[in-house]
Amino acid sequence: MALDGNAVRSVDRAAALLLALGESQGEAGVTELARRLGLHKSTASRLLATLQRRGLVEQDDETGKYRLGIVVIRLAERAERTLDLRGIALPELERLARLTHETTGLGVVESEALLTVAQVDGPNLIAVGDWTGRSTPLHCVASGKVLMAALAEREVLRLVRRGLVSYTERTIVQLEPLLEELARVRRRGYATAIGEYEMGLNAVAAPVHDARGTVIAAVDIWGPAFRLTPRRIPELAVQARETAAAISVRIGGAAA
Amino acid sequence: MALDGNAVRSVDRAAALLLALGESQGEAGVTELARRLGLHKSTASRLLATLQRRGLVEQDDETGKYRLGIVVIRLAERAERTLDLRGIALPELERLARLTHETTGLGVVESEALLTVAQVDGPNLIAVGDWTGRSTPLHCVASGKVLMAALAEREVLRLVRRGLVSYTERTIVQLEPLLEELARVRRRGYATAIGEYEMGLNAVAAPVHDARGTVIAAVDIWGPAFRLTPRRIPELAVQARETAAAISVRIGGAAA
DNA sequence: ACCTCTCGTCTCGCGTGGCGGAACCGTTGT
DNA sequence: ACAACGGTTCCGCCACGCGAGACGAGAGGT
Repeated sequence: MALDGNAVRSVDRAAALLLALGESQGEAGVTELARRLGLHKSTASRLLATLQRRGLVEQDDETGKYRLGIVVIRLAERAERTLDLRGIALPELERLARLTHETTGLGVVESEALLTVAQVDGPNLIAVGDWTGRSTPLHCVASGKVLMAALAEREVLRLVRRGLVSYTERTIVQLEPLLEELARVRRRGYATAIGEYEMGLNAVAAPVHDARGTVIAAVDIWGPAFRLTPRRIPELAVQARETAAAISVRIGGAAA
Repeated sequence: MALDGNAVRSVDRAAALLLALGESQGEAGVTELARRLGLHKSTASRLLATLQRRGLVEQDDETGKYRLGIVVIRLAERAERTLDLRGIALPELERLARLTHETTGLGVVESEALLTVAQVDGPNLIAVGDWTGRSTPLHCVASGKVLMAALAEREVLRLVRRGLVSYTERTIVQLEPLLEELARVRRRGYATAIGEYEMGLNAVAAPVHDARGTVIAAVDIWGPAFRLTPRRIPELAVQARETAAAISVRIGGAAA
């Protein structure tokens, strides 16, 4: 076998066809694909027909050429939830924690709340507890506001209508101030939270983008107010954005 | 062979594994997948290893279970551009044109402008010309505003800073009014344009969503002001939204 | 309208590559 | 320590996929 030991040849070829179809934008013909991969055109035709049966590729009725199928898109949607975001993000979060000496984390939206999927504690031994796997409301934490700022406005309205719990006197619970805050987050590219969930607890967060520019997660830095002072926030915001961008790149996304 | 005549067995099985991995959210084990598809576990293992080689699936280092890989996501991004949006949308646009007796169209964002990818003229023979393949600025047409409303705010700021051309006295060229208009579009789920590009030309538009809820295109209805009167707009907006939702469903998206 | 060039699919016999039984590890749980 | 379980690897047999070539359908040139 041309490739390493234990690959199934036909499957490997089929996968190569799939990838080649992805690279050639638009459609591609059997003959062209076969030539590009060094296959016999009858082989390519047979493999493509098999993929088509499962909807991974589709064929243009008029030209007979092939293109990627809809189910690829549906698969990708599943893949994103499944993807090992945690494993990819951890090294970057560790770097960020070392750099800032604070606790860093990564969160995603899960059933209308912020789910922390990874956390790295800073060297300062102020116990903060492990939030991995736990959920908090979106409106009162920095990462939550980053993710909320990427939702459709209709979603935000729905959440507000359902009621926002007030945790401290600084928690934003009214619609108008919240919309203004989210607009500010979008404009600046990062969010802050100054004692909005718990007095004395501050945070900064920045968005992680996928290949299409959609926000899929948020990187945050948080710590006690006496260390994470307002004057440090601009600097921390830059670092959070850099880390978020690095993670974006590693999952195949645009850093934008 | 169990399936129809001319499929490549191993490829078909590999494709089935891929789909099965998509259906089981999160990861899935070799044994479980093999049982679900009626395969021998050694076969499943071999096929999965082959898919992994191409990055279509990845394997968790700790548990040994498999999940969908990153390249699926990258493929899907290509697939969306490749996808036969036009072919899928056309029948729906035709229905809409028959229903409303107006001209209907479908547009996407292409290099920061609105690209019309499909158009169906209504039965009323007021010549409007074929816009297929042509581009217009985003800020002054209904579909453009729908698509703009889905952009990151930073993008909108960049466009405004670059300058918005004023075509009529109704064209929105200032930042603040534009942001308010886009917020209105998001809230209502549709956009209008009343003589903002050309006096006497009105339009309504609604967003088409993909599987992840991201806005990828806009359906519009447009016509001369004397027919497309303000009082007809609510009714047309509903129809535009229904058509957009129908297209969303047909490309595997959520109607939301 | 003709021929010709190209492209995708189908047929078919050959021989190799994939299948599945079973053995082999590494982990987990009791 | 043992058993149970899940993923990988080995190996021999035979079916299954491969590739040469034929076939039919368009497209385009003269």
